[in-house]
Amino acid sequence: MNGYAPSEAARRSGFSLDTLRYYEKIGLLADVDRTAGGQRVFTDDDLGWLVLFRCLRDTGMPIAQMRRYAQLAREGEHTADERRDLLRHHAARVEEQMRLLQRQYDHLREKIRFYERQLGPAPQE
Amino acid sequence: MNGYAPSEAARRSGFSLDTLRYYEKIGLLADVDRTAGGQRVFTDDDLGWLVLFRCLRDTGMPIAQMRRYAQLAREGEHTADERRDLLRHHAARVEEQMRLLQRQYDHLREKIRFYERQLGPAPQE
DNA sequence: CTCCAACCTGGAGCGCACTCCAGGTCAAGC
DNA sequence: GCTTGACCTGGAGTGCGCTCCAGGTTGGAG
Repeated sequence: MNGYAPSEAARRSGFSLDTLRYYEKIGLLADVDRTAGGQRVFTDDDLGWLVLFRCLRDTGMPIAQMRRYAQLAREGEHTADERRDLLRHHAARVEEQMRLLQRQYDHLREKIRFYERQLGPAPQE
Repeated sequence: MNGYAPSEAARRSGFSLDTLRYYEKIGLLADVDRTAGGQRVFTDDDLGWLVLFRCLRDTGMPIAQMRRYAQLAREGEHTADERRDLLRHHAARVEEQMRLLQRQYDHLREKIRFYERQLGPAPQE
């Protein structure tokens, strides 16, 4: 079970065709296999990478950093420590992001309560 | 305790001077008071709005929507329902965002665990 | 063999949210 | 009164992450 057409890879990864091509163009996704005629054939491995990119992207990692991670992985096993540290560092930022989001969400709910109690449009009007 | 110089408003709100001017220019922040010479004087009320904008921005609300909210507030009390609904709707999107972030964070931690157990670079290579 | 939907390329364009700039004005301290 | 740093304006520029386009090629179905 290996070898997906571009549209299938897009469907499975949730990225658009243009985004898949873009990711390959900028060297985020390693060079994708091609048919004799030059059309892309995505492997399960490619799909695995896309799942990771989605995770990193959704948690706010800039593309430049994802590319760095991908390039380290291509360099081989000796970069494992650096990759782990990169992910740990990112995870710490995500934690901070989650705390901020929770804080601002609480603030938002507080504001909604003012409306629900019909106390008018709340302090800062 | 009212009337802040631009730099003071920037410091208190955490927005840059340029951003404060930008927010006023696009009609997000209502017209700010001026000295006779034309320099801005921010009120506590302006600061209150800025706190709200920071909350909404940090939770991912697009500027266009913040502007809509601000304009409704300026129209008066009869828009309170619409404002409340706008905030509720936004809160629901924030909840979704928090769930996604948590899910991807868990995924990320899982990946980090692979590195920590020295099992190599994990499934998706 | 023909058709046509899916695919290819390089490069331009877009939407967002600022950010910076030039060239000038204001106002507080000496 | 002079200096100087903070401030003003309109408008151009930036960075990110795509997204779209024109013009051409491929390849599976019928």
